[in-house]
Amino acid sequence: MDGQVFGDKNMAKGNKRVSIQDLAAELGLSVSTISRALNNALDVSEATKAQVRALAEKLNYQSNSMAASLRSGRSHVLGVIVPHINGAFFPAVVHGIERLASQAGFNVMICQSSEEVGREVAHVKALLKAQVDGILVSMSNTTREYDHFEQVRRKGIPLVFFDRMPELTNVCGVVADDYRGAYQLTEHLIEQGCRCIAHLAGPQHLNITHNRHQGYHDALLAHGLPYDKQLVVPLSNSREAGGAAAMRHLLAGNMRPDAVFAAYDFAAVGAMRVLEDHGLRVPEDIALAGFSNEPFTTMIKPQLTSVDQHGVQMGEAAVQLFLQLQKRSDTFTGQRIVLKTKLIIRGSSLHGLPAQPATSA
Amino acid sequence: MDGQVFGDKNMAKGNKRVSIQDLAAELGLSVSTISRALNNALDVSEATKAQVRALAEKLNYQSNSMAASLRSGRSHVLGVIVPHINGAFFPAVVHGIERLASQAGFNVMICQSSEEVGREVAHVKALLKAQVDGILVSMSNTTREYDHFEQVRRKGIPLVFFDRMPELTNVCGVVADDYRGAYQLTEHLIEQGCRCIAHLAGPQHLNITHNRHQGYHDALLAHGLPYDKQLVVPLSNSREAGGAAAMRHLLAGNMRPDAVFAAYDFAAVGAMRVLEDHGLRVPEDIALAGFSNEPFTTMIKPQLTSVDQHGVQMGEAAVQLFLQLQKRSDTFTGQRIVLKTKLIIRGSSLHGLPAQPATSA
DNA sequence: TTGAAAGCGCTAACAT
DNA sequence: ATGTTAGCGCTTTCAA
Repeated sequence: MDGQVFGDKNMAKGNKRVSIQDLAAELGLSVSTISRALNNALDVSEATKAQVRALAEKLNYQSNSMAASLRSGRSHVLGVIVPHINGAFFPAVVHGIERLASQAGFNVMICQSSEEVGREVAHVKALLKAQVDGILVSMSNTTREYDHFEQVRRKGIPLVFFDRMPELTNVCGVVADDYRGAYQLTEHLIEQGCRCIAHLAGPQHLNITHNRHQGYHDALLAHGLPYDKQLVVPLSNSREAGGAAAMRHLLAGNMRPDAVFAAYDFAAVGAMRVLEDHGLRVPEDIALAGFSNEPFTTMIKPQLTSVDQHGVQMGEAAVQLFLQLQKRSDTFTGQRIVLKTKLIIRGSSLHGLPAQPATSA
Repeated sequence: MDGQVFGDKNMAKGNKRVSIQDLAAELGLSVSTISRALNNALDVSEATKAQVRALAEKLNYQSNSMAASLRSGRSHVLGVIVPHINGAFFPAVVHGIERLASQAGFNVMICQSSEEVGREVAHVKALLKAQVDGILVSMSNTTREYDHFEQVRRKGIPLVFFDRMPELTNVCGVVADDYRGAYQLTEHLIEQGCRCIAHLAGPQHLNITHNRHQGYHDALLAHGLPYDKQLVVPLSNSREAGGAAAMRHLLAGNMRPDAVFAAYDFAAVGAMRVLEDHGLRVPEDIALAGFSNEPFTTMIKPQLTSVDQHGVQMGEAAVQLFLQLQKRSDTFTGQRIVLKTKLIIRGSSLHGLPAQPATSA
C-alpha cells in the first residue's frame, strides 16, 4: 500500500456513472431483467443473475438509491434526531439503533438538534423531504409544541420517541424508568442514614427529569421524610457549571443537607467541586449521587453513585418498535416500553453504614 | 398543549403527498412555474411566488428531495464517517461540520465505522448510492487499504479526510499538529525535570498516533535525552484498560520512568489508576500526561495535563476544504490543513519546578 | 423467464 | 413571465 498514488487524473470528470441501462445494453437484456436480477427476484434464471452480477461487479456498478426510492417509495433510511451526542448516553443509544437498524436493512441518518426546537423542526422537515421510512427522536429540552411531530404522523411515517418524549396519548416510544431509578437512589441515600436529602432538578417539563424528581419525592414520603421545596434546586443547565451553581445556592441557604441527588452526573461533579471548595467531605459530610452512569463516574474520587439507563438497549428497543409500527401501520397503539434502570452504588453515597454490597467496580 | 390528542386516525393511510402537480392544478399554472417559484427563481413574478407559497403552506406541501436530487444530480447531502462518537473529540468535530455545512445549505449524514474497515467500506458505498455531494472521513484504525476511498475519487465526489488520514499523495484533509503537540508536551515534561519519559503509544500505522510518537522521540533527542524502546509501550486499545495494561507492563520492567506520556487521555487515566495502586504519586513520583483534552481531564485528581486538538475548528476546516473542492474539482491539489494544537498544563505533570504559568483552569 | 412501457416528482433546457 | 417537453435511474405492472 505504500507509495501508491491516489487518484490518477486521467478521468477528470466526464465518466458517467454506469446505470442499469448500460448493463442492459452490454448484455442484450432489458432493464427490467437487470433490475430484477440485481434485486435477486425469484423469477430470473440463475444464469442471467450470475451474468448480470458479474458485469455489475466488473463495471463497478452502484445502484442509485435516489432513483430506487423515488420509484418504490421506500428509502430504507431511518432518521434519528438526538438532542446532542455529548456524554455517553446518547452515543450508546445511537449505537444500539445503528446495530439493529443496519441488521434490518436500514441506513441511519443521525441529526443533532443541539437542544434547539428550531433545529429539531428543521431536521424533521429535512427527513420527511428525504423520504425516510421512519423517524426516531429524543426531544430537545426546548421543545414545547409538537406540531412537527404531528406532521410526521399525518404523513403516515412511523414515529418512535426514546428517552425524552412528549406527554401525549397515542405516541409510542421507549423510556428508562427514571422514576424508579430516582426512587431507588433516594431510598439508598435514606438507608445510608441521610435525612435531609436535596435534589438538583432538571427541567420539569421533560418527562425524564420530571420523573426523577417525582421518584425522589415519593421515596421521601414513603420513608416518612418531609418533602421540602427549599431542598429542590433547579439546574440552570445539565453540565458541571449548572450543578456547581445549584450547589452554591443550596449551601447559601439555611438548610444544610446531608445528601444531594443531582439529576445528571455532570451536575453532580460540579456539585462535588463546590463541596470540596467549602471543605465539605463526600460522602462523610454530604453524600452525593448523579444519574446516567457516565464513564467518568469511576474516574473521579470518590467514585460517583449513579443510575444506569442501558442506552444501547434503549436504542435497540426503539428500532424494534419502529419495525413493529412499520408492519401494521393502521394501529398506532401508542405503545410505551419502559426499561429498568440499575442503581450503581459507589463511594460518593456511602454516608453511613456499609450499606448493601457495591453493585459495580 | 395539554390534553391534546395526537394523531386522530381519520386519515389512516391513503392521503397522498401533495406534489407540485397538485399545486399547479390548483392554481392553473404549470409545474415548471411552481418549481421556479418554490426555488425562488428570479424570473417569476412576486405575485405568483406569493400565491404559490401561500398554497404550498396551506396544503402543507413538502418537496420530495429524492426527486429533486435525482433530476438535478445534487443531493445537498454531505456524508461524514467517523470511527466513533465516544469521548469529546469526534462529537466536537461533527459539531463543527454540522454548523458550517448547514450554513452552506447541506444536510449532514453521520455514520460510525466503529473502528471496523468493513463498516467503513459499507458506509462509503451507501453514501455513494445515496448520491451525496461529498464525503468527509476519519479512518477507522483497522483501515489499511484505501480502495473504497479511491472509488469515491474516481466518481468525482469530493473527498476530505480529517484527523486520521491515509499516507497517500493527492488526498486532502485537515489534521491536528499531533507531532508538534507531542513535541511540546514532551518538552514540558523535560522542563519539569523528567529524564526518563515513557510513552504509551497508539497504533503506528495511523498518522495521528505515529506523529505523537515521533514528536515524543524528536523532543527527547533535541534535548539530549536517549530514546529507549523499552520506554515505549504499545497500547492494546485507546481506553482506560489499555492504558492500565501498558502501565503495568512498564512498571514490571526494569526501567522506572519519572514521567509517562500516554497517546490518549483515557489511557492516561488507566495509567493513573495503576500508579495509585502501586502507591506511586502523580506528579511527585511520576508525571503524567495525555492527549485530546477530554472534559474529564479536569474532573480527576490531579487534573490531567493534555493537548487540545480544537475539534470544532477541525470540522469547520474540513467543510471549507470540501466547499473548495466542489468549486474547482479539476485540480485535486491534495491540500492538507494542519491545525495548531494547544498544550494544556495541569497538575498531573507538575513534577518539578513550578514551570511555566498554567495555561488553563 | 424476459421485455415493453409507464411513471415516481422534480428540474432545466427550450420555447413562447 | 410562464408553458412545453424531456428526462434523471429505477421499479413495477402487464404482456409475451
